[in-house]
Amino acid sequence: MATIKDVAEKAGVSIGTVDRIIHNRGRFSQKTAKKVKKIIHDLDYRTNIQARNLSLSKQCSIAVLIPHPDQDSNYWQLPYNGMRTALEELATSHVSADFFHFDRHDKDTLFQALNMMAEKEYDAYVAAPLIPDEFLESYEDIFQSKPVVFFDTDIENSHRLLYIGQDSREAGHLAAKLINLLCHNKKMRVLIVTPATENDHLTSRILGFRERVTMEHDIIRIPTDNSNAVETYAEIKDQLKSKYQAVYVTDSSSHQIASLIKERNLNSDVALVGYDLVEKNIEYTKRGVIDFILTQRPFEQGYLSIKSLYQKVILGTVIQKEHFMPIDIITAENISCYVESLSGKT
Amino acid sequence: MATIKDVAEKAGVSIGTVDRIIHNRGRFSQKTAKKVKKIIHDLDYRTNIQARNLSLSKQCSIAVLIPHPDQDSNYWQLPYNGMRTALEELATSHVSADFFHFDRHDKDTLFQALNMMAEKEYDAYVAAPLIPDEFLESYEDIFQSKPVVFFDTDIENSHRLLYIGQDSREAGHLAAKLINLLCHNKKMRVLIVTPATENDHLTSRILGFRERVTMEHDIIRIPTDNSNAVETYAEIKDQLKSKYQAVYVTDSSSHQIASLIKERNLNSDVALVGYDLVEKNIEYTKRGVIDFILTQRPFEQGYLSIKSLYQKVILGTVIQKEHFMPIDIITAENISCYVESLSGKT
DNA sequence: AAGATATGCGTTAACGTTAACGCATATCAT
DNA sequence: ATGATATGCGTTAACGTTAACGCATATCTT
Repeated sequence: MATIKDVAEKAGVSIGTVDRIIHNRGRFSQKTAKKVKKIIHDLDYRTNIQARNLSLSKQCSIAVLIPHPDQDSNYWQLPYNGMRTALEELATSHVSADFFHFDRHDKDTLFQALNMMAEKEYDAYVAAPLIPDEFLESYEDIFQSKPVVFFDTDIENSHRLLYIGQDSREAGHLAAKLINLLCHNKKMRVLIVTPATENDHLTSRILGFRERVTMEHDIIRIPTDNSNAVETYAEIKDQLKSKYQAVYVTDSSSHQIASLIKERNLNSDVALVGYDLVEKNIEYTKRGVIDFILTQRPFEQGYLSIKSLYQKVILGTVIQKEHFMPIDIITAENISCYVESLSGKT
Repeated sequence: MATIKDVAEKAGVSIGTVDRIIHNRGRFSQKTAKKVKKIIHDLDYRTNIQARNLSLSKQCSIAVLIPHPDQDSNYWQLPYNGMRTALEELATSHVSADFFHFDRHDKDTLFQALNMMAEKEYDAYVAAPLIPDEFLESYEDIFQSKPVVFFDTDIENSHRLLYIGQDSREAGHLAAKLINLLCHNKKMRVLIVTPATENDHLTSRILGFRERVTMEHDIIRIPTDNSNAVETYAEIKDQLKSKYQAVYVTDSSSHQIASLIKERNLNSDVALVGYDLVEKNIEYTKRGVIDFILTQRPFEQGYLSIKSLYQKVILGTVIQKEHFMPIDIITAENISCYVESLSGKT
């Protein structure tokens, strides 16, 4: 691989001139520029990123704003692990991050987190803007013109650098397809179990599901304020098998339904499709109580959030505006490899 | 992030001494070693890989031995693309590769490729050892003690550095599960379509499938020497729908069956499950003619093959001996994101 | 006791890139 | 004509790490 020195020698100029031409920093004649550019092309010269980083020694401090890792059945642990892995890899490239957590059902905790975050200025931001309106209030003030990556949830017209996420409607379609397949006998109904607190993803997952499901369905909303979730589950338990042949859970809590099915010994009779490969869901999927788990690679979402900011801020790469993760279908027969690769990357 | 200079200053020694202690190159006293190691730990010093690479400027020339990219319905294009992407990323890290291709159904072409490869000595090797016995003949001579990555197919007891691949039996189990689900009416039979030329993967995929499938099944072998494949397909076409409710294709050629189904207008009546997201399969999957495609991330297999050798040879990382890829389930509802990410990587 | 070897350590060029700096000419304004 | 600015280019320190080299002492040979 040719170096800048090779180019300079072949062009009969100094590396300074070549550098100025490459970065268009002025102070060169069009004549030499043309000559140098031709040689760059001929030698297939590409700048050595390692040397570039070393020389620039750019910093990138990142503030990360996400829910507490243990919320949603420890779902947030997964992107968190992805971010930590990326930060580990990039530690010597001067990428570092501070984490700020909030309770996704409590707006006050979001404001607190935002205030704490505002105390210091960061070079870039990663956020899961689960409470969009409250986010937007502080958006201009805190995030300013710094690069911002949203993951999990997007905010339109927010001048964010990148959104990393999922196509929730497709995920709903897919769940419907699987439920349809699982229920050969379509006389009974399917129950949609979803958190009482609405959000875009859940709405889209339900919408997509309804568009494709061939069975009649009911919907039940689980209280998220810890009030009487227990009674709601008890209610579901009563109606399992007698009324419902299938259950579709729109968030990561399908293990709750799985445990009800287990209690009733209804294993193979009730079809169960849910989301997210959190620990509690893994066991039930291995045993076939949960028939299918859909995931959108949360580990990779976290990993990519950090890595993208590195590319933007340190390397100066132009990056795409959106990155949709594939929807993986996980079931007893293929879960092992997904679980193995859950913690590590590359 | 602390540098070696920081460590040296804090320990009151020179960076040379610190370096010798870190790499255990002798010429230091146990006393200073202890002090320096403590400081390294306290400061959480980690060596800057970029600077390390720059300084070492190690080379890694790789020889890659794989079938022609257009074999198996262009399947081999996929890992090939993964390798090219990795090589692109690592070009300035002094990683380069030469490619040697062979016809997977013609042993002579393998010997030719091996001979060409032997003309030059490489720092490392990547191979898809699809014809294991012939591979082993040349193994000792050519590969010697250099690091070797096998992907797609493994050879036991071969002192390879790493195997990147798939669990074919699980892939068979999974296919059986999907076929079972697709065929509510289990009165008819399922047809297993497989190439006449045996190999480990195909055998395992069939074995796994048979272990789990609940329907009666027949097997038909497609000639691979281009002799009378056309007649064999014609035979299948005659029996579609009248005799078979489902078809399981063990390699990447399910588009062949899909086109037969299309010709007969049997879309939704015949269940079709196959492997590999090659171009011809994509269109039929989008249209729902192919119900499910299973893949084992061939792009990533190629990408990781090169990247692993880089880690081993250039970075000196200790790497694992085996890497099994997840088996992805792809269907009309989730294919779009998989196709998008097919060509590019991070 | 004189030379040989071993031990412990510091210094430095090199890897490839960047960007500040300096030095000539050339062109401008007044 | 004289100073001011612009143009075109070369030189160089710095980024962090590595490994060769050199220089003292110390310990061993015979």
